[in-house]
Amino acid sequence: MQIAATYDPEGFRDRGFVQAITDDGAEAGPARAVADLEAEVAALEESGGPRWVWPATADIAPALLRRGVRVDRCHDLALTEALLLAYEGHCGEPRSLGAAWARLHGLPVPEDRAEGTMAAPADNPTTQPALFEPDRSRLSADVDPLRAVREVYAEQLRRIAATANPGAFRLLVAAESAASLAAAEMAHHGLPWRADVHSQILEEVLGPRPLDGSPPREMVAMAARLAEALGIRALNPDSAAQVTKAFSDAGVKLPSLRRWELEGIDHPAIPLLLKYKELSRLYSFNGWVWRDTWVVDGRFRPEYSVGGVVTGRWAARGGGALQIARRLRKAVIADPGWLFVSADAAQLEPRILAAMAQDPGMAEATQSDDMYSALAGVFEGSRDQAKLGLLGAMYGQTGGGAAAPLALMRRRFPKATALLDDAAREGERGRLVRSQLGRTCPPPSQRWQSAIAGDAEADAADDSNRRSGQVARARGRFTRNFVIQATAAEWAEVLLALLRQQLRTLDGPQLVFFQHDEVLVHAPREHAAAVTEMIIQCATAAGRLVFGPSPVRFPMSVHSVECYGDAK
DNA sequence: GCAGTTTGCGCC
DNA sequence: AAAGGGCGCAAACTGC
Repeated sequence: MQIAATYDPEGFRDRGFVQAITDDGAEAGPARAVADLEAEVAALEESGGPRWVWPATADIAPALLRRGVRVDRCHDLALTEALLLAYEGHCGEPRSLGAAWARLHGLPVPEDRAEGTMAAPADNPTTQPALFEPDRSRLSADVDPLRAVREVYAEQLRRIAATANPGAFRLLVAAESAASLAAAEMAHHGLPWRADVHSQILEEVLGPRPLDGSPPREMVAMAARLAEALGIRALNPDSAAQVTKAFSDAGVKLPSLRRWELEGIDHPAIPLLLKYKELSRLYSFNGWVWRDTWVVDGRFRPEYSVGGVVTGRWAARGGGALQIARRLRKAVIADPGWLFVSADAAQLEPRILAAMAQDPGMAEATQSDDMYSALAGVFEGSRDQAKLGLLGAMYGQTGGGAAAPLALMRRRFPKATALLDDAAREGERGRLVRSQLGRTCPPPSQRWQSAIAGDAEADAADDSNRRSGQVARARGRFTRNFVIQATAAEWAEVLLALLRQQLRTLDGPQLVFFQHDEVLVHAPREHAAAVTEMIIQCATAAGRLVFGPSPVRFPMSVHSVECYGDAK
C-alpha cells in the first residue's frame, strides 16, 4: 500500500494531509486532514508499513525520529524529481514538489529554498525540536497539496517508464529514497565522539589550549623556527605571498605551495613549513573550536545531503563530516558494551568498472580481495603500477608515471578502456553520460559550451583554441570519471538500503556513518558478528541488483572495533 | 569594510 | 607534450 503524506504548507508544521493512493498515483481512499501528521505516520506505520509518498524525506524524517518514529519505505518526490530532471538534460532545475507541480501545469516555477548552511548544534540543539522545520515544498497556497503529490507522483512514474531502462531507474529511485531515510537516521543518532580523547590529541600535537584564541604553542614555535631557517625575523606561514617572498629572498623559487611540490625541494626550511601546515590544518579544521561547535553530548551530528553531489555521492554540511581526519578517528569510541562494525568496499571503483564494462580480464581479477596484486603480473610485476594504471584510466590521467601502465591497461583490458574512452569522448562533444542505473551528468556549463563551440570558430586565435581544447578535455575527464563514480555511489546506496532493512531485524545496532564506500554500524557487542555477516551479504546482493548476473566480486573489509581509529 | 574568489588540504 | 575525478572548509587574497 502507498500513502501520500504532506504537511500543510500553510499551517503549523504538525498539521498535514494523508491519503491512500494506488500504484499509479490515483486516489485509493479519502483525503484526510490530520492535526498531527507525525502521530498519524506513526500509527499507519505501526499498522502495516506503507510506502510513503511525500515531498521530501529531509523535511519530515528528523521530526519523526525525534518522536521515535522509524519509517520503513518511502518515495522521495524531490530526490526523484532531481534524478529525472538530470536524465532529461535539465540538471539543476528546481526539484521541490511546488516546482514539479508548476512545471506540470505550465506555471512559473519557484526556486528551491536553499538547503542553507546548517546551524551549529550549539545554536540549534537537535535534542530540542525546532518549532518549525523549513518548508521546502514551495507549494503555493491555492494548490491542494495531496493533489499535487498525486499528480507529480503519477507524472514521475510515467517519466521513469519512458527512460531507456525503467527497471534500473526504479531501483535508483528506491535506493535514493531509502538512502534519504538512512541519512536522517544517521544524523539523528550521531557519531559517538569522545571530546576528552579529542582534547588529548590536540594537546599532544599543538600544546595546551590557548585561552585567548591565539595560535597554540607548537604552531608559534614552528613559525619561529621557520623564520629563523629563512634568515628573517618573522613571517606568517599562512600567507602565500610572505612565504614565496621569503624563500625567493633565500634563493629558492617555489613553483607553488602545494605539499607535493614542496616535498621535491631541498632546503632546510621546507620540512618546517610542511610541519607548520600540518599543525595549522589540525588547529583550524579540527581544533578546539570545531570540537566545541560540533560535538554535543558525546555525539558528532553532521547534516548529510543525499544526492548533494552530481555523481550521486552524498555531501555533508557542517563540521566537514566526510573529511574526518584519520588522526582524529581515535576519538570515535563506541559506548561501553558496544562496538563499531566498520566496513569498506575494497577497491570499489575498479570493480565497478569491471562489472559495467563486462571486461573478462578485469572480472577475473575481482575474484581476489586485492585486485591490484592480482593484476601485478599484467603490469610487469608491480602492484603499484597496476594501481596507477587502473586509477589513471578512470581519472583520465595521461602523462607522468602513468603513461606506461596506461598503455598496458589499454592492451590488456580493451573493453574496460573502451567504456572509459567512450565516456570521455561523449563528454568532449558536449553530450551527457549516464551511470549503470541512469543517473545522468549535468550538461556542459556555459563555459564548456562556448569553449566547445569555440573550437569550430575558424578565426579563433590559437590561444583561444588551446584553451577550448583544455576545457573540452576537462569535460571529458569529468564524464569519464562520472560513469564510474556515479555507479559506485549507487552501488553503495543500494548496499546501504539493504543493510538498513536487515538491521531492523536486530534490536540495537544503528547506522552512524557512511562515507562513499564505507559504513559504520554502532552495535551492542553481542550483535557484532551478525552485523558483519549482514554487511558481507548485502554487498553481494547490491552487486546482483545493480549489475544482474556478473562474475564480479564486491568484497567488504569488515572490522569490529571499539575505536574507529583501529578499523584500518 | 564586506563579499566573492582562490589556494591548499584532506577525505573518498 | 599532455594539469587525474568528486567534495567541504579555512585563510588569504581580490575587487568593489
